[in-house]
Amino acid sequence: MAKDRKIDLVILGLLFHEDLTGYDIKKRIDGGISFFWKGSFGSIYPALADMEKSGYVEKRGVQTKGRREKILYHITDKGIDALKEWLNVEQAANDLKYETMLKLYFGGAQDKGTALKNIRYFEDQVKSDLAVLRVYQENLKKVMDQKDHIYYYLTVTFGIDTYEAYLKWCGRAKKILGGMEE
Amino acid sequence: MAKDRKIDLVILGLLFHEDLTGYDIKKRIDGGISFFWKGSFGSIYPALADMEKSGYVEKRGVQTKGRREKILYHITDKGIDALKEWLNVEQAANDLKYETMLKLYFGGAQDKGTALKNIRYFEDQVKSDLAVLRVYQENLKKVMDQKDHIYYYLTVTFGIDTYEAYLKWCGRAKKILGGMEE
DNA sequence: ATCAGCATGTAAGGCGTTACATGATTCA
DNA sequence: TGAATCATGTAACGCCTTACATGCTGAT
Repeated sequence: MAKDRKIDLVILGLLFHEDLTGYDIKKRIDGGISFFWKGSFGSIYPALADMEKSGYVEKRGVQTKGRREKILYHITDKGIDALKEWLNVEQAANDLKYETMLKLYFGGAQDKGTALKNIRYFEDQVKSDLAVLRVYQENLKKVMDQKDHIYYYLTVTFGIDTYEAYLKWCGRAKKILGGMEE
Repeated sequence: MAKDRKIDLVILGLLFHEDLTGYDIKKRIDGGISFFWKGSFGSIYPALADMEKSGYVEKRGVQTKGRREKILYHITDKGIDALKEWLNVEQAANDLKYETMLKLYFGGAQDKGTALKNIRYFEDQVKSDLAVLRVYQENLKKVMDQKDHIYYYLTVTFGIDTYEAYLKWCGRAKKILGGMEE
């Protein structure tokens, strides 16, 4: 398996539960984990092809019911082993890129109003993302007894907690900047 | 300037205050902004060369005092314009990759203990990063009156706030997982 | 004497995005 | 009729990391 290609593990993790098409995988990523990990078709399809060649997944039920060809992928024992091995390694790369903070850090090159504008833009984004996460969390609460849902719940909670911290910071930052003489 | 190469703006932002060598730039990134943006020599030196060619920065005082050659870069008016223009665009890409959350999301493929282990590892990392940020914040408090230090202070505060939210979440997550029957 | 820090760069290669190409079906 | 969704893939290209290459100075 590609050494540093984490999309492989995302795919294996999703296939652990059920067989999926590349298209399905994209939807699962967008719907459930996109606030902490992203993936595009251009990374998913090549990864699936590579992993099939090296035996981590296999094609199943190339169904054609009226529509175009549809390829379901199934995780193999080798794939399951790789997934479990990854989970057992404590090391995890959490790589954050906040362009908003970059702009704020260099805020001195512009006036205070520009910095405030950038904070407000960030705040709006966070608010709308947070609303989505809250709906998702409510839906999960109803099915918490189902296997694995506790893990989904924990990650969503992580998102909500951090986004709420962002909003609190936005409030404080605006106050501090607002009270500062230019 | 390269369309999507944010390192260019980081460099311009740093050069706005003072002339720096590539080596200095790396140190500034590591010391002040690495918790929300990273940069390596392999990206810094080529970016400097490109930007010099296209007139965003220029070489200044190629001093050789005993040591090897040392190239100070100076931001040009064109560079300042580019920096300000970027600051004026509200849009900002905040791209987060939490491998920890990925592992937790797929936690069902392993036992509860493995998930707990991964949370604890994350917690330890956060605690040590937080300690560094707190020291940095204390140092900034002493010089808050100096120009631009308010912006540095705000970003450090952002880091501390989010890291504290992480730690709170870790506590809750451990409790929820601990109280769950396998 | 040796290691860390200062200092600049190149090379290889991987990862990922965006855009393109193609085409069927379903719903308004 | 036309847009959205389903569905798979390729191509170009860009960004970045890691490792390598080189060599001086100062401290232990």
